[in-house]
Amino acid sequence: MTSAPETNSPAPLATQTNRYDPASVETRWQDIWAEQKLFEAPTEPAPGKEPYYVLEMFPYPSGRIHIGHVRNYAMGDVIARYKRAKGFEVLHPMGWDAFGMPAENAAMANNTHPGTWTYENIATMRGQLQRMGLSLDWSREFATCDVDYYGKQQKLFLDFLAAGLIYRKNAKVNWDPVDMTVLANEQVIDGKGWRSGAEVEQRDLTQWFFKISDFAEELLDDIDTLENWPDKVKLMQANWIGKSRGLLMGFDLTEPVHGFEAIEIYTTRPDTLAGASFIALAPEHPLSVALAKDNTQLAEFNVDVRRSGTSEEELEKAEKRGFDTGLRVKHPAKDNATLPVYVANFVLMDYGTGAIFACPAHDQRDLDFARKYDLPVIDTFFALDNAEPVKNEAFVPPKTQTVRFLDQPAGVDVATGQEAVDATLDWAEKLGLGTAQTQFRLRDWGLSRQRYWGCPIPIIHCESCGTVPVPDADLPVVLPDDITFDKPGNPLNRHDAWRKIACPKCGGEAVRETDTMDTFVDSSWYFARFADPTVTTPTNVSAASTWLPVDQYIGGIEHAILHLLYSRFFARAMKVTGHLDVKEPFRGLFTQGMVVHETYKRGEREWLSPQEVELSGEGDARKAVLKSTGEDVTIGGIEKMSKSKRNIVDPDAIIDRYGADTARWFVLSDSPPDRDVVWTEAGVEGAHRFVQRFWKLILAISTSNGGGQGGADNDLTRLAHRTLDNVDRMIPALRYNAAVAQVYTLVNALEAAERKGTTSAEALKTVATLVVQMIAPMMPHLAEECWAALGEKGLCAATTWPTADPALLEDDSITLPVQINGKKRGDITVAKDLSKEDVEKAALELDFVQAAIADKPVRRVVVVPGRIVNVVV
RNA sequence: GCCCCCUUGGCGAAAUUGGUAUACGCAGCGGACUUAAAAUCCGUAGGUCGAAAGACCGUGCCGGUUCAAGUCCGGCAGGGGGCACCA
Repeated sequence: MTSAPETNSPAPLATQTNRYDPASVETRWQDIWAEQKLFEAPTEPAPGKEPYYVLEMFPYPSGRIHIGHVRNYAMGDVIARYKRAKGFEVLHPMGWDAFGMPAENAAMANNTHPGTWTYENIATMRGQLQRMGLSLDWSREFATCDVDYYGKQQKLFLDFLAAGLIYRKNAKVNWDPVDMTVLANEQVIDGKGWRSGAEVEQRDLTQWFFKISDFAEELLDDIDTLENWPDKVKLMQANWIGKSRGLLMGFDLTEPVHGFEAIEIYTTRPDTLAGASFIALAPEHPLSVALAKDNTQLAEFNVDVRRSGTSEEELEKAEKRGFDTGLRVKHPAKDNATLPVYVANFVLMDYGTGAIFACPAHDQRDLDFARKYDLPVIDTFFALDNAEPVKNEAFVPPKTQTVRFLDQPAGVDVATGQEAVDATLDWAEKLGLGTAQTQFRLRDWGLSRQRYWGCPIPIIHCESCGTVPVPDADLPVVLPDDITFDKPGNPLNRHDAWRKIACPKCGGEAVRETDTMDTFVDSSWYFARFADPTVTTPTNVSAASTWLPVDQYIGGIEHAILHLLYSRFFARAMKVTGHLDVKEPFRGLFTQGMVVHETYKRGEREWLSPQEVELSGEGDARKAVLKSTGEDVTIGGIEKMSKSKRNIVDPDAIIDRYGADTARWFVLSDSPPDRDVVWTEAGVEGAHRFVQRFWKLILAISTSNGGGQGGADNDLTRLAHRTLDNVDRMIPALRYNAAVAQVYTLVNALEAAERKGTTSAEALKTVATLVVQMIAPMMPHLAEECWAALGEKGLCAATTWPTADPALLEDDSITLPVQINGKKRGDITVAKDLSKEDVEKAALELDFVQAAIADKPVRRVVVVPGRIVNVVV
């Protein structure tokens, strides 16, 4: 993509040329909007004005804006401009999610400081966003790596800590011994660190955790209140929280060992208790650990299990492995029966109690294990007439069959599934076998990261006082600038001048916590800070309660779980600590699709950029050749734009060539906003053609001084108001592609009317003004220029949204389709308020209806007023 | 494995939520303008048959409900997404 501008002629003002020149027009209006501070919201809305908060997920300053950002921010901007025109006090801020690993990687690669790199990127990207003409309140801009922001975050940390919402515990982490750092699961590839390639170890580290699990029930229940969220996201959150009901029960050991008299297990399938054949413990289970102390083989087994990875693929392949402890427990419901106790690699310590009873007949994992270690498979308890003996596939009873619980007498048969579980839970409780318990899949959120470029955790470790919070007065704990990345690991660990500090409690020698916070923390409350980003406390509670919850939040589906769940948790935690008083941060959520592009390949490996390829043909006959040599090129899949596949389009180049409005119009047309949009050069050119065509039309209308040769045009005016009515409903529903189609139809009609010359200049101008207002949220610069050309006063961006005249929305007469036996055979035009009977009568008199009836009896005539007539013969 | 979503022309899609299927755009084709091309404009466009009028078929496939189904119900196929040794 070259970035040569289409024309070098200097800023011609509207009336001088037929050609619309975005390059000059767009910056001119941007300057005027900025001068008038049109998009800056007051701290609190003016009296009588309703607040409306539009927010797009803030970007990570990776270097340059990509086309996905353009789509995201264009969508938000349409809503912001529309709501402003509707009379709302709109808050539409922008900031930067600026901490994170890429800055450290860049620092290592380029021998620079992560901060320098980050702020340079921010400057570049701010400039790019400003070229788009977004109606953003730049006065509220901040980056999460600003001391002012993360210092406030440290205050939140301390208040959460004081409120018992943060605690410290040991946790298993992926440790890269070469880079001397912790890796996220996604950074471990085939058991090796993604950067260093070193074998990753499982290590125990003491880390800080948010007690998000305290809110599990609430976070789950309140999903129901999120009416303006996509069902898909709500479902994903619910599954992530993962509530299940089950039975907590003890299996008594035949002989006590290491102080254990029983093993407590958790099961969601108490109905399979009778099929229990062994007990399995997690390797980290306290009893496993205790036993391993005097059993080297078990100790080795435990270590070995820990070494194996936890990635999906590895788990898939991993064999079920176990270690027989030699211990036995009594079956609680069967006299004299005992079960062996194993330590098994497939049992997780952090779900339930870290111990299970296994029922091989009805659980595939248990069955695999039982076959391997030759344990009994007891499959008689579903007592189904047609049940075949379990071989190598566990039998999971279908939903409708009845099952029997244990050896209880008749009368306790129940259906399987949740009903069976609930019934057997009751039964088990009555028998005193255990207690019903609710479990959540959701785990506490570990926030410690062993990295430099993040918000320092405001804690001091003192040998005599333990962990001591940094006193409020000493906040912020500022990241030191004089650091180096010449050695692996967190540079804070070797920065003694920063690290060593007197204990705030006893004054003795102490050290700072060198871990920083997960960057998800930064993005969990920024939306609240935007309400008043200069306040000296983390939030201005009053301003935040005015603006929050965010009325419309827009971002990628990839944040459907973590970011949104963490933010929901933070809102609650901030409420507990008095920093906010809403529970749900986002009233409306919209997840937009990606911008994707076809890929092209020469040979097996060489990706080609779209600019190097020439396309021809259609359907199966589509063909691509390399422009330079004419050789055939493989057309690959349509994929997310990525550097590696070279299918990237640079927004700057598009704006240089076509202007911001064209780019905005294109990403808003065609594809529904929640679906992926395929970027095509032809599509962009089409959008640009419309810009030029529209401008030409407005010029023609604005310069015509006629009025003599034409009259009012009722059809055109009616269409304009119908379109306005539709657009007015489509924009708030974010159905931009549908709104765009509406506008096209109206513009086509307006153009036809202008050419025909039978409509008065005044009528044309009135309709043109309406169209300009309708396109203004999407193409604000063009709208502004047209607004001026049409002689309208003030700024289009500051104008009130027009209202459709209800009288013009309906015609006096309507045309109804007429069906014979459900197939359309013609239509009929009748007065709007003609009675059902009269419509039926008129329809039956139609020639084609008569012909269809012939001599057959009319069995039924269905008349749906205003909709359809169906004659059944 | 469990949970969820999607499937409409050559392509992106629309269909007022059960009431005229394919609006609008892209690509195509025919034409006008031009020495020519680009740009622009006009026309055409689901499939089959037909000179035409028109007829029949048609929203992934099979079946059902209904006067009427892209839309609702049951089954199947294909594509996509989420979760996952969660007991």
